[in-house]
Amino acid sequence: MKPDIPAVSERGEPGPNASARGASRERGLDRVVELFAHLHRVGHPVGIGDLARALSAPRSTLYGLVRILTDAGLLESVGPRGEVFFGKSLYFYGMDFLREHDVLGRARAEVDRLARETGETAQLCVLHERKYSVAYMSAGRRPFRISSEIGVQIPLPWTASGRLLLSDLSADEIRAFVPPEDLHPPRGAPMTIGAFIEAVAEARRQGFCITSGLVDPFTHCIAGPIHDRLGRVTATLCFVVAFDTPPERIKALRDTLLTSGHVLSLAPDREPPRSL
Amino acid sequence: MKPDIPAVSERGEPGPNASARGASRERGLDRVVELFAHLHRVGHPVGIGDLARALSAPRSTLYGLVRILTDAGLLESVGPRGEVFFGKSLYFYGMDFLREHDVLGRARAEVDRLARETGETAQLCVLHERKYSVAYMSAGRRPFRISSEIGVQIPLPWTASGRLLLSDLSADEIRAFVPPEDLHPPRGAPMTIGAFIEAVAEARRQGFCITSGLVDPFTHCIAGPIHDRLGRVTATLCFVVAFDTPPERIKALRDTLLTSGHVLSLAPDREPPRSL
DNA sequence: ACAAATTGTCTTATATAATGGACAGATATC
DNA sequence: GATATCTGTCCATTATATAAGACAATTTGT
Repeated sequence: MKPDIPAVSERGEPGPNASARGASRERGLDRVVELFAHLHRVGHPVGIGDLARALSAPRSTLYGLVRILTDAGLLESVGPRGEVFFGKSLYFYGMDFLREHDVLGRARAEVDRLARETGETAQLCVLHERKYSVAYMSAGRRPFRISSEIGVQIPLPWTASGRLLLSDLSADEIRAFVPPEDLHPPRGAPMTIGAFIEAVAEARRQGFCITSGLVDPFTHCIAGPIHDRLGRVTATLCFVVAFDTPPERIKALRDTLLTSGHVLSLAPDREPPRSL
Repeated sequence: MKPDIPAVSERGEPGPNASARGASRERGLDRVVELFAHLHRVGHPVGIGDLARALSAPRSTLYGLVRILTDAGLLESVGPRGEVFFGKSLYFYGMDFLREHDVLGRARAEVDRLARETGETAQLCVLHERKYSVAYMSAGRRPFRISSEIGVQIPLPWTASGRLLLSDLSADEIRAFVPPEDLHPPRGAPMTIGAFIEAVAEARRQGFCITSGLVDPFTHCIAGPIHDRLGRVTATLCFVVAFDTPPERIKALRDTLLTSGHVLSLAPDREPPRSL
């Protein structure tokens, strides 16, 4: 590949004069955090050399860290080239997370049911790392070329669910929360933060949100909220439907969504009072 | 506080000779690995103080590490007391693992189908950390008080699946792999390693395995293998059925399992040749 | 066939992360 | 209400993990 790559402008804070000699040392755990984030972005196994380049970390350091992580089952080594990817332990930890949040588990089942019974693509969405994130998805019957696999992250202003997920934030909080660059939709003119804040407010008033052709020009996105016991929006259910879906069908799907969301909202998140 | 869990006798190695001087310093990442393992064992949120005690780590160190991990979404803080547990990022990484191993995903769906169509409790089991581990489970219709939640780990010799999962190891490898203390079943006389090796060999010959009352005195365990393209056993499907299940029903369930396992074994684990 | 790039392992130095302890504010316990 | 036990933050010290480079064994490209 590229033999050199000047480490694109020394990410992080190199310190104004740190250039003197050796780049600053980084904590192993911080590198691991970045490593995980990178694997998640890339979405497939990565060689250690490539990892070192991508994280601008010394190879010798990465070999050590990867050894520890693979021994722990947090990473696994695949292929003859020794590429690494998320390991079995992370699967189990993810299942632990799911068990602790049983709303999520029930919502996943509901997404499957919605997709099966309506034939449309249904999703469960949550807020993660200041982005709209697909927590679960069940493909509909139509052959859709959807970009919405589980784990995909999309700027909040591009989505209907994003408006609902920010319902509980004040205008100032939204301003501080949404990265400015996220206001530019993939195609079309950028949106002002003020307009987006107003859109969030309207989504809250209505209790649902429908957008057209925002992330994909040929789809509508229909979203409804799931609340926790305190009434805050913790997740959304949504349908992604073809652009030519008739209005009354969209209304019907919306109502289906609202019903499902309401049912999911009722059940307590876990054993109510924490007995002990 | 919680006098629960006998702490499994000080796992890990404190260092072959570390006893000599004051407790040696430990790498942050190593502590995190232990932290994750501990949370998984305990299975519910744990306060930082308790964590420090359980891992015999300094509190000040843990506060630092937990801060980093929660900022990264690997842990999350719940409750007014600030207990921590696995965070959303781990859920997403777990989903990434699942996507990378689509056999697992298909096997999960199959377990659901088996449980639905037979009414029995079905499981998907894998080898993890030298233990038999429940990777997925779908409860049957009978009201079972099963201890087999997802993530539960059981000594290999206590299970039918354990015998299949070790099919590809030589006698010596098995001897080295199975912790000696795992040979003691929960009730009844301990098994010799030799007897267990023979049981593994027989499971391989038969292509399935049925055990009675091993982990639970009132159940049978019926297990069948899932192979990878090289013929190695990568996972098992199994039914957990009541002790009074008639023999012919058990045979039928076994055949169902073998068929499912065979179908799952056929499909390639991912895109075959890695096009590049 | 050679040359160029890559992988994985080692070794040394030094920047720094882990540590233990002190601390104030909260909670629980008596 | 007094006492004990918690939680969370901050500091100075020092053991050590990170970084950098050299190395042989591969793999890759021409």
